[in-house]
Amino acid sequence: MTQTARSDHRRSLSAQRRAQREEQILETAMQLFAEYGYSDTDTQLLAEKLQVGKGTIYRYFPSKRALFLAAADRVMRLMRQSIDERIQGIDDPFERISVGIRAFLSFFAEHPEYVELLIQERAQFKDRKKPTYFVHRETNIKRWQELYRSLIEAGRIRNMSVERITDVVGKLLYGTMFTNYFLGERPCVEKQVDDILDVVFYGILSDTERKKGR
Amino acid sequence: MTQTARSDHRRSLSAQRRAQREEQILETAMQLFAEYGYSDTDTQLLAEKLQVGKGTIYRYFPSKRALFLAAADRVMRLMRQSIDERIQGIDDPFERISVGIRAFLSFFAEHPEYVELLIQERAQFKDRKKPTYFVHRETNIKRWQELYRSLIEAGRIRNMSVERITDVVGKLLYGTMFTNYFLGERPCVEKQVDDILDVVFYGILSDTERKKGR
DNA sequence: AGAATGGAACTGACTGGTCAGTCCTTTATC
DNA sequence: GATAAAGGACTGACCAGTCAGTTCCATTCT
Repeated sequence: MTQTARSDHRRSLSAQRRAQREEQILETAMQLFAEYGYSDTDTQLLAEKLQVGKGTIYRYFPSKRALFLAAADRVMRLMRQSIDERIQGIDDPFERISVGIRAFLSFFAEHPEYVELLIQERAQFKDRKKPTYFVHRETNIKRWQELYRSLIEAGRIRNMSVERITDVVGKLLYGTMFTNYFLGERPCVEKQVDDILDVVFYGILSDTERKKGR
Repeated sequence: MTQTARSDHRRSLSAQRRAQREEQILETAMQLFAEYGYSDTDTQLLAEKLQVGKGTIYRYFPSKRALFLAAADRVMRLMRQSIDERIQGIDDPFERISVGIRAFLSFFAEHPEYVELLIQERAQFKDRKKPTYFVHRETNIKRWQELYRSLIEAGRIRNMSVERITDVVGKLLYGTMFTNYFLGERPCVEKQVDDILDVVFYGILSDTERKKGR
């Protein structure tokens, strides 16, 4: 009994320590993968940055590949978390949407290295069925669709398929994230959110043309 | 004189032949790069596919890197060309825009391997100042801005910055191209164009909400 | 016409360097 | 002192790029 308890204690201590170390490795690995790209990242260099033997890394992750994929998953977890924090407690659906969009864009604007990781993932692991981003997207998108549906029911958005909306908005955000990263300038997120909401909410047609078309 | 003429003839013949061969190499290289990714593409395999010695490839391109970048440039040339053909002779600006969007999306939907190449480029050559896609984008976007400007002057689009429009539409198209490719199903381009035009032209707000907001 | 020539195009075995992953030794922990 | 963790030298696979040798072909010579 005492024996078991003690060994449990010991195990849990080392498990905690292990988790901590794992997180350290993931964080540093992510930086290196983002900086040098997957294949140009030498595990030797990673070991040196961590001030650890190369063998140690392989005690935590079975292969370079597994290490990378774990880092990519971590990014998406962090994203979800960051957005959740920002929209928590906001009730007005419009407000919720615009804060959500802002949170998404800021997250990646503040962490360009995460975008790089997503690109690296797609470039190196084409065989995987679906990129991490889209695996997470599927779960997340449902929440947004409910939001839009409630706005339609309230008569604040015109009656149209919510899939159509989330599809277009999702693609727009995805494109914006990449464009921002590729063009390299720190974007003004506020302005971008304004642009997006202005176009998507109001459309670009003039009033006269709008009447003609319907 | 005869000498020069004859040697000119020879030179132009061989130049033609050279160009032809170059094109062959680029086409096959593009397929392999798209299938295996940049670093997993062995130049040896490329040589075998071309039924050519490995050294020959290096007579046409100084390095694997240069070969790849030439292939990426080719993709963007082909894109521009394909869109130009489709919008040629169309006068109505709205029609021109919607056909242009359709042409863009079909081009990449029909050639998913081109999308893969653009991803590979970004993943492997992070040091290059700007990805090929954006280099070409800058030239192309001007034409679209003029189109939108004329529509504003004609009172068919509401008075707003044309940069704002092309920015949003450009990002939306970019995101759509990648999403289509990553999700892997052949998209129904017609439906996508409808979705995009519907949202971007009319906006998603209901009439009552629209009045409120202004 | 047919042979000879020279140089361009092509070839593919080889080299040198790189790096993921292993494994035996050393160090820490209890 | 026994066990677990960490270290880092080592190995073997891999592959871009090279280069010495070969083939091809347009032109010139006989």
